[in-house]
Amino acid sequence: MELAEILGGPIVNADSMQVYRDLRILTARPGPDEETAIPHALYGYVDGAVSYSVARWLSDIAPVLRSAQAGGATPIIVGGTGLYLSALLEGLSPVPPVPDAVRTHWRSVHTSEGSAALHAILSARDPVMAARLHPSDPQRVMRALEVLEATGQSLAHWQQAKGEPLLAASEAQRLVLTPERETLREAIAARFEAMVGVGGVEEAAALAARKLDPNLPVMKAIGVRPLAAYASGTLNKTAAIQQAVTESRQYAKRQDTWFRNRFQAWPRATTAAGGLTILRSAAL
RNA sequence: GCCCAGGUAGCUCAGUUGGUAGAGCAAGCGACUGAAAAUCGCUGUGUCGGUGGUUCGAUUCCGCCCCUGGGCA
Repeated sequence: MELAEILGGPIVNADSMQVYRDLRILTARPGPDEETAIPHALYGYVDGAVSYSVARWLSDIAPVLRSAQAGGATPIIVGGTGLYLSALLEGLSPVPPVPDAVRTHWRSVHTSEGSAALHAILSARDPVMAARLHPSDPQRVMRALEVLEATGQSLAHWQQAKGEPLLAASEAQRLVLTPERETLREAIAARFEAMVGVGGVEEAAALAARKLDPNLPVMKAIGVRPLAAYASGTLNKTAAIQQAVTESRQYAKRQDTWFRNRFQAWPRATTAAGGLTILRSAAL
């Protein structure tokens, strides 16, 4: 917010879960006060019934960046989804879209036959991808199968072609905020308690009441399952909170791994104030 | 006070016909191209409650003690 006031640019979401309308509290989305003070983009504008994706995010952020540039404003892109940031700055290979029917088919094969069988099918049809993928990783195996079926070409073929980055790394000032692990753990626990205090349970219950496909991304947002279970009486409150906090910590660990290894060149700061100092001293 | 069941990894537990032990979860590390708050891979964890005894050797068998849970008084 402070940086946005200095730069006059919009705050743009780079978080795969904050795009969903259904989850304001549980994804810690900016509130009305923030959105009134500073323009925000790509927050809370997608229905939970939609299966969002990196590709969709790239196409959504493109016009936001263009209009900011046209107006001479510097956008501040914030979020924790490493894949989205990598795709933005490194590009995404141009893989043709896969029809829903094809996607649904492979998901149902996975449900009925299991991961190993799926991988066996891939081995027969696309040995290159099969060798790259672990048999117990159904998500990637299904992706390889659906792309092969939809395009007649291996996913390996498509991924050989590097996509054009929407934003060159040289045009962007990057920054990773990396609080100490212990500080982060305490903050995670405190934040989740606070979410429950301001209606997190009701939000999870409302989403559960929609009876959407449990495999949809929104349904996998941290806290949704345990809090919905608590709301329906199948899990006690303490256990529900503990489970969500544990999942948050594990997620934070995965983010840390991504940032540490994929964003090695990015400057880092342990606090927001430190980060602001770095950004202010950069040529913006 | 007596009887019974337990005390093994951070947690819940398994196991060793006596040769110092292993699962799940948690944790740590890693991978990551249209589900990514997702989906996966790898890796430890230890005075086996304490103390004596028997034994070449005890976490394992025996005695005593301590702790926890249940029952009887």
